[in-house]
Amino acid sequence: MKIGELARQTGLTTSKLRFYERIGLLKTVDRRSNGYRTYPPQAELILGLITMAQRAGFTLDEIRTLLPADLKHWDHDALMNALTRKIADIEALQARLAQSKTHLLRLVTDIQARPDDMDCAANAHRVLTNVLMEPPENLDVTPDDVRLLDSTDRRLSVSRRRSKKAVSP
Amino acid sequence: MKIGELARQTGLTTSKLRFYERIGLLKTVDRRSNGYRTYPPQAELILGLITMAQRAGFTLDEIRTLLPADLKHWDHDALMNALTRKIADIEALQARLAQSKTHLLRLVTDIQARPDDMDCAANAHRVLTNVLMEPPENLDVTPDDVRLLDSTDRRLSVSRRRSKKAVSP
DNA sequence: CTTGACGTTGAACTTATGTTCAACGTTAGC
DNA sequence: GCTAACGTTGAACATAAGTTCAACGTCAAG
Repeated sequence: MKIGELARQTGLTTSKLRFYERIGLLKTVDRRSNGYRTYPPQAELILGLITMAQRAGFTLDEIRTLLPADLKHWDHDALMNALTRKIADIEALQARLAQSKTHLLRLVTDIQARPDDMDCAANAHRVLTNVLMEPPENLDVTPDDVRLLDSTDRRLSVSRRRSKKAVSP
Repeated sequence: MKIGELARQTGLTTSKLRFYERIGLLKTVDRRSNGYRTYPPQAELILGLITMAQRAGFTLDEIRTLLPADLKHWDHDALMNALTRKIADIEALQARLAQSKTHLLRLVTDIQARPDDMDCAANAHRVLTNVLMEPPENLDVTPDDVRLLDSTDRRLSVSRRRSKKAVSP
């Protein structure tokens, strides 16, 4: 299978496939005499796994260390370890999200609770002091890095926030 | 207040303070005749706000557009809008996290459920086909960009999902 | 033989949030 | 006047996961 076809089959871009190979994530690739890459059918399956793992929150680096050369021989312990760690990460993250959400909701209601006899500036001050009085919210369980990417992150034609190139005086 | 003292007061690094200034986020800074930056006491408060907003999931860019020059005059509508959007983003993220977690837990139990009479390779195959048979899990609620940073700057990120250009099957 | 689709490469670019560094200037204390 | 601590700058580096580009090679059809 040539790269274009594999891309079509998996829904990935060819640049992604080449990138995965470059970082040592996708090793099942050979070369034809003309230099073209050629993939075994198994590659499709492996890429499916990679995509899934990524959706589940694994980094490519993690996936690389977990993926065995032979899909029949996994490092059972390392895998279970990684899975349970990832689950713990997610739980920690869930806790943080819940807290952020609570915090934001509190802020919203607080802003809306402006007494009728208070002007905006005073209300701003009231809300501000309320907000800043909140404790540091020590969510000490700082898990490792969790990164969840969704499946199709193509950013062509998306109106992207342009980062402005820092003002130079 | 000189930069070192502000850093001490806020717990931020001086490089961070200079960076915030560079990207136009922290504007309350003057210069002494010797070139040294000097900050009003208000800067402490602003930085507290920035830090909080960041913890709540706002990017520096978002914070920059929301933060008024004068803390007494906020753009009420823009603020409420941003807050409610951010809450929605968090909820979408929570849904995705819950799903990922479920998925991982299922995988763990599935791996552990190896029949005694099955060898590892066969079990690997069994689990693998199970995993790959799972549907694409279409979490269609596509929020805008959500980026949550925790206090120590590790991040969870969800990137924007755009239907890719693609390739008809 | 030409054209278009497909393939190859390495390097540079992207995003967001900073840090680090070298080279240099200022200030306070002794 | 020396030294340490602090300040300044611009540029480069770091991360993760790719994309984009230019310049070039290959192949199948007409």
